[in-house]
Formats: sequence, C-alpha cells, structure tokens
Amino acid sequence: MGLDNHEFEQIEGLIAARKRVKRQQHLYHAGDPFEAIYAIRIGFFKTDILTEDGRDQVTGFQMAGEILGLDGISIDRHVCNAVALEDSDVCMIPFDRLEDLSRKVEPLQRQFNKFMSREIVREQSIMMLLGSMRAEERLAAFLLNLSQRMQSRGYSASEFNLRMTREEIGSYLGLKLETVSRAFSKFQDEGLLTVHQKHIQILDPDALRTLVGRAHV
Amino acid sequence: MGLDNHEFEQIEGLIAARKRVKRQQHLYHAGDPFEAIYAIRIGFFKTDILTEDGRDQVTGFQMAGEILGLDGISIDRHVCNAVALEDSDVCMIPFDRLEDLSRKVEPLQRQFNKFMSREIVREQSIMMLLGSMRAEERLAAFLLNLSQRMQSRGYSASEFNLRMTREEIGSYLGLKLETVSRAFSKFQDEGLLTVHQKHIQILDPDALRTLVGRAHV
DNA sequence: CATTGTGCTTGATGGGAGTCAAGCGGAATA
DNA sequence: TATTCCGCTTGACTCCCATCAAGCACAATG
Repeated sequence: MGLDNHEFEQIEGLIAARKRVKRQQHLYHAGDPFEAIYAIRIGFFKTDILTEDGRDQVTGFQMAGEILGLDGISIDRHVCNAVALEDSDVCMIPFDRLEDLSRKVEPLQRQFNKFMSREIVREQSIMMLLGSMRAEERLAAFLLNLSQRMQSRGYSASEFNLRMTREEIGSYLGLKLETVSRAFSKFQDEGLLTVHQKHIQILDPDALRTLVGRAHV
Repeated sequence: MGLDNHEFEQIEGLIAARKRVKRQQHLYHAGDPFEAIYAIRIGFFKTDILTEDGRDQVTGFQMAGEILGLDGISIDRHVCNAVALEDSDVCMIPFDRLEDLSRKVEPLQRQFNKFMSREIVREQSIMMLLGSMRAEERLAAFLLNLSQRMQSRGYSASEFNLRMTREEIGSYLGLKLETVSRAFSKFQDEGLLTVHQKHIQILDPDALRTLVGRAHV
C-alpha cells in the first residue's frame, strides 16, 4: 500500500483492543453510541434491524477480514445490531483515531473511502436482488456470493457450512424460511448441490450462475 | 446539504465546474472513469443499473442539495448511470482534490464520511422496504420520503409533482408499473391523496405513516 | 384540427410465494 | 439413553402481485 515503517506502525497502533464475542452475543446494539468500527479476525456475524412494528430484517452477513459498523458514522449511533453467529474475535478500531490518522496517511484515507464505497455498491446489488429476482434466483446469487467470499479467504468454494439459519437467509433475501427450504430442496433434486442441514456442497456452479444471469426473463 | 456556512465555503472552493444536464441526458454512464462526485444545484436525477437481460433497475432518485457518484469511489469507475429527469445544474467536485482538502480540513473530512455513511443507511432502509413491505406500504414509504425531502428543501410537503414515471417508481420499489398505478388509485379512493398524472396532493399523511408502520419517515 | 405516441388506468387471469399446519431429525440436556 | 427443543422439510391452500390486454388522457407533431 505504499506505507513507510512509521506509517505502518501508526496503523497497527490504531487497534485499541481485541474483543471476543461468543455465539449469539451482540457486538453492538442499534442505538449504541458509535465509537469504533470492527475488523473481524475470526468468526461470522450478521447485522439486522428491528423496527418498532416488529419487522426484523437481516441487512448483511460478515466474515473474517470484513468490516463492521460503517453505518454508525452517519448519526454517531449504530443503526443496526451486530450478532456473532459463531464464536468470534474482532479488532476494535476507535473511529476518531482512524479519522485523525487518515488525515496524515493518504493511503489509509483512500483505502477507507474505498471501503465505504464498496459497502454502498454491495447494498446496491442487494437492492437489485430484492427488486427483480425470484426466490430461486435470489438463493443462487446468495450461495455464489458466499462461495466466492469463502474462496477468497482460502476455503473451498464448493463445500462449506452455513452459519445462519434458513430464517436468517430468508430475512436477508426477502423470503420466508419455507421458501428458502423449498429452493434448497429443488436445487438438490436438480443436482445443482447437496444440502444436509447446514452443510452445502455446490455441484454445478455454472447452473447457479445461469439462474442468476437469466434473472427476470 | 447539512453543512454550516464555514464548511460550505470550503466545499465551494473545490468546485471545478458547473455543468448543465438536459432532461433525459446522462451525467455519467456505468463504466465511466470515476473522477468527481456531483452536488445537484438544480434539478432531479435518477441512478440506475443495467442488468444482463437488458432491463434496468432504478437504484435511487436525487434532488437538489444531494450528492451523486459516491459509488464510483470503490473501483474508480461509476457503477451506475445518472440520468437527469428534468433540466438540471450540478457542481462537479473533483474527487482527488476533495480527498486532499479532507486531509487538511477536519470538518470536511468528517462531513464527507457522514455523507458516505448516510448513503449506506439510506440503502439499508430500501433493503428493508424491498424485503418486507407489500406494494401499498412501499408506495406509502416512497411518498413520505419524497414529501419529507421536498419539505426540507422549502417546498410543500403535501403537494408536488413527480419527476419520474410510474415505471421508474416501480423499478425503484420492486413493483410493476400497473401495481404502482393501482396503489395510487386505491389511495385516492380511500381519500389519502389526490393524483392527477404526476401531480400529487397528500391529504392524510398520518394514514400513510400508519401503513408504513411508523418506522420509516 | 387531426394524428400519433407515450404514459397511465383498469379489468381479467394465472402463478409464485406466503400462510398454516403437521411431522421429521439432529443436537443439547439431564 | 431418554427427553426435549429447535430448526428444517413438506403438503395444502390462499392471496398478492405479475402478466396480458384494452382503452383512455394528454402532449407533441404535422
């Protein structure tokens, strides 16, 4: 990234604390004062929003190497809940110190801006998915995305364990858990994948890609 | 734009050029190199993304005082199209100069980060809408959002002209244009509003809020 | 003024996903 | 090992929205 030693040490010094979060525990709640963003070292999270009328929706799943909490910057409070879906380990990055250092270290500033923008783009693709895809297309897109992120972290792209329930997948994709379950069964009947509980093995990724590509004919 | 006078003047110094964009013209296309973000002085825009099957989905509507182009930062290219829905006038803000100045002027840096984060939060609320609301609830939320933005710019909150077609509204809300039209008619039958072509008069905003569930405003 | 086109409204019909319900199965606990 | 619970699967039925289709309204053009 074009950093000299001093800059590199400063960035390392940003990490105030490592924090362990047990399965089903919250890293932060909606409404909590925003003080830091979090880099996931180990583990898996979901973020969700609970509205007053009881609507609850998962807004994202985050795995090791990804960043949590960027939405809190806007109003100095977290706007969603972050819940560990397995025992996890995060780096807490105090935001005021990150802003300070960003003013001194240009590559850090640039990288941070790109992170924020990438989050905007990611959410746009979810909007596309929710706005124009059918149930099976949504699930196919979800699995391919998960597969790609697993692979980029050195895990198998074709075989992995889901950390979230059918209900959480459905909430994220704008579907009911029964619909998610039916789509899994259909994919298995068609030989696109095998599914045993949370264990997934993708047999025909190209067929899944075709499903997503042919969205909304 | 949520900036105080001092901050606003600093941003004004950044403005390289004013640019006029006629109705139906593009401000930028998906794939264009990303060089600047744009502040809308006068006018109204939509952003959309072209899907592989040739149809496009509207990802947002932007009015005077709002910012266009934040998604381009991520990959140094614009990822969506920005199209003027009426004759418009924008300020071009070269992004490298904005980054430079942000390193020197802390309030500008802070404000810019908040802008990015606000865009993330805005998109999350659209995800909620697309994922868990029914057609009439979506349209009600859309109208209330538009109404609130009109009001915050000094226009009437209860009476305004839509700049976009039913099809564009539907694309944004994940609905077909016929469904949007039917929802308008139903609202009118129920006395919640009057609609004549693109002219909207909201008669009972509380009823619309009740529909949405009081969570979105 | 007539003509054309585009956007909008409305009706009829069908399909995909939601809802309700029953039962299965693996995992955790005692 | 037995019990309980929670998540998952599957079936039957319902309903909301998409689709297909016809016609209207208004603006632009000749």
